[in-house]
Amino acid sequence: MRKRSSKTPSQGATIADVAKAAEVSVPTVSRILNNKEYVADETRDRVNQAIHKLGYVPHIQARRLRGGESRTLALHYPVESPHLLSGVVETPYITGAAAAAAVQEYYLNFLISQLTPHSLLNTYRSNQVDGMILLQVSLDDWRVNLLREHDYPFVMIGRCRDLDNLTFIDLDFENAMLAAFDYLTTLGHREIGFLTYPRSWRMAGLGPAVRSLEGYDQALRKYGFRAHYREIGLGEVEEGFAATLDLLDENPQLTAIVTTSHFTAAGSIKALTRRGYRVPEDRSVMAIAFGGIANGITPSLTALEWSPYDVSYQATLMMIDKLKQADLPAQQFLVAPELVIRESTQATPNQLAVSVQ
Amino acid sequence: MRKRSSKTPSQGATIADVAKAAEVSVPTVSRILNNKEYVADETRDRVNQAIHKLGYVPHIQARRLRGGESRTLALHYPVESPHLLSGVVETPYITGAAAAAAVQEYYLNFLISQLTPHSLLNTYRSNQVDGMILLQVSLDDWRVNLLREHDYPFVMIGRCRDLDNLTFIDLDFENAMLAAFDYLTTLGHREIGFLTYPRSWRMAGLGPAVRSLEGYDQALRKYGFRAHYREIGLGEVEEGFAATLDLLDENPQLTAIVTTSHFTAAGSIKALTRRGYRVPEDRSVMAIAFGGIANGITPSLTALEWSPYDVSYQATLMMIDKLKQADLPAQQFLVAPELVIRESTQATPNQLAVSVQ
DNA sequence: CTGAAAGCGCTTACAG
DNA sequence: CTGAAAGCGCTTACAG
Repeated sequence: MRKRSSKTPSQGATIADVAKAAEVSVPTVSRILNNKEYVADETRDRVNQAIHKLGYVPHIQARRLRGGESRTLALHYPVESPHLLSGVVETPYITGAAAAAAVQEYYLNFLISQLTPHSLLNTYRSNQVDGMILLQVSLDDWRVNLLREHDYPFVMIGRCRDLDNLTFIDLDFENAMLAAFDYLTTLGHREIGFLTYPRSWRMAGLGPAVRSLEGYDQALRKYGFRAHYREIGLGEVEEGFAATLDLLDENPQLTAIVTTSHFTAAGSIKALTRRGYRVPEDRSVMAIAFGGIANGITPSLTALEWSPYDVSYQATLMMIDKLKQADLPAQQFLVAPELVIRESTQATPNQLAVSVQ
Repeated sequence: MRKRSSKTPSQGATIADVAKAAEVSVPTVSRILNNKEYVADETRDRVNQAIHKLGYVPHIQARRLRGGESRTLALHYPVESPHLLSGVVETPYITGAAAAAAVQEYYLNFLISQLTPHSLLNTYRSNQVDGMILLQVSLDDWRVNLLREHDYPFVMIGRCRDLDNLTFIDLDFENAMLAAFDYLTTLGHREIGFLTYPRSWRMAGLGPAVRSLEGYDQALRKYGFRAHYREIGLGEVEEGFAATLDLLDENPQLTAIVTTSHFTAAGSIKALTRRGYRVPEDRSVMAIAFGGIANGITPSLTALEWSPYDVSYQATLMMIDKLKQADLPAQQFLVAPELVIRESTQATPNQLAVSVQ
């Protein structure tokens, strides 16, 4: 009998206990556990009975140690303090990745400590994770450079500049900007304001910040419209409010505002209301963002949306595929958003006049 | 030289490699790694140099296997499908727990697979987790009963009926209901409607559903008001909208609506607006809930709020404390909410008249 | 202060 | 078809 601490009385039988009870050797039990070939049916039955009787469950840590893999993935979003993550990472990002990992019998860690190059490498070296899913990737991301150099497995939600042989899934922001303009133009809008990611994000080379503005430029050129935009903080209703007032001062003719966050859009609606406009009768507002509180806003928000759950789920499967098959060629996906028309957009009052011109 | 697969070229030195390089035995390296006593300074230096030179990092799985603990915690919310979690578990719940775990050098798993009694026990038996943090606890929760019976460590965010020797942290809903009434009464409101959790949740014995209604009753009695409430679906703006119209039909005198979710509150605002009332000038709306999209709603929502991040952080520390010290007496905390006054509440227009009566 | 030995629970060749 | 042996990387008594 092995000694058991009284702390965990229900804790359990080992493979050796099962082997003894079934009167076979340990490797035989192991084979049955892992569905290996060449086991006599009679032996299998006996062992299974013993397993059942003892309530035996394989020890995960031991299995992993032997297998040389942690079967653990990490999701990483670079941020100063864990507290800030709440405002910026939506639950579906996490649940999507966790769900995909669970299906493949992997674990998912939400990497929350401040990461240095040293600690990033140690995460792999200590066998804490087999691979990582990187969020908030910048064009020249140190994590990407480091992991690539050391040949540690990772995938990106987002993308950097040099994508050679790198696996990623990213939101197609240029496409989204064009889709927003196509839609608003159809409704008769000609003067369209844009609230986008902070300038600091663009300077840092963060994909959405860079590409949303590029997409805006392309859309303006396609339709021959003038630019009216502000780069502002994310997540803050107040900033959307202030920037919209500012935009309206610059060009009172604006009939539509496009934002890159639901919160900012809520601020735009407030600002327009403050100025005496009704949304959507007088002015339209829409967002390009992950689905979120669109329905919680009054009026509910028309948006070009991506499903963070799906994107994250997909990224996680891509990571696991790569781990299972090291020579898999890089997978690269760009996801188009879906236009969900709710209450905050409407044809301009003077659409007829405009389209007749 | 051990054989290395080319898949992970940077992967690493083991404790044996360090021992050889420093010309000491493996246990000596281990002692230094774990800051054990009795090591010659000269030896320590030599070993540390070797560690540094080889870039050695201890193998986490091996350490855990030896230590007999997984140093992993799980957060569990019972739900049919992982996809549904997104609507119901807010990010700070997860980040709070993950942050607390990280500080204590534990891992946090977000348990996302459908859990049966068998698989719940196996989670412990397989050494996948040392302890669990249970969310959405019902008065007679099978998870609690099972884990208690088998003496596996867990803590609750929420609480069941029999709390003897159980550790939990819970939201003080009764307190919150009274606080809401105290506040609204001060503003002159006398006819207060209430939208609360679904009847099915109450029938299932879920704490907030049961206790919010009890709190409502207490508050009504305290002030001698009449009951006007509906038990409706969570998270759906539409349901809040419909239920509020319904409540207004029942009692057009209602001057305030209290809800248990921001989304429902958004629906209430829509409904009141639809009926021609201005919020907050004519009618007030407030929520009792985790902080969330309060600022995204127009007008921004007055609320009695809890911080899910803090609650989850605290619960996780409580779990780890218990793990580190098995004989620790049960810790039990009830958290009072904070009243955050935003734009959606205001004194009734006829407050003077009413208070003069 | 340091090392040889045993063992955590498992799986993978290797024999038979 | 099955078992004896070795080993994954580490730590903990036990000697010295």
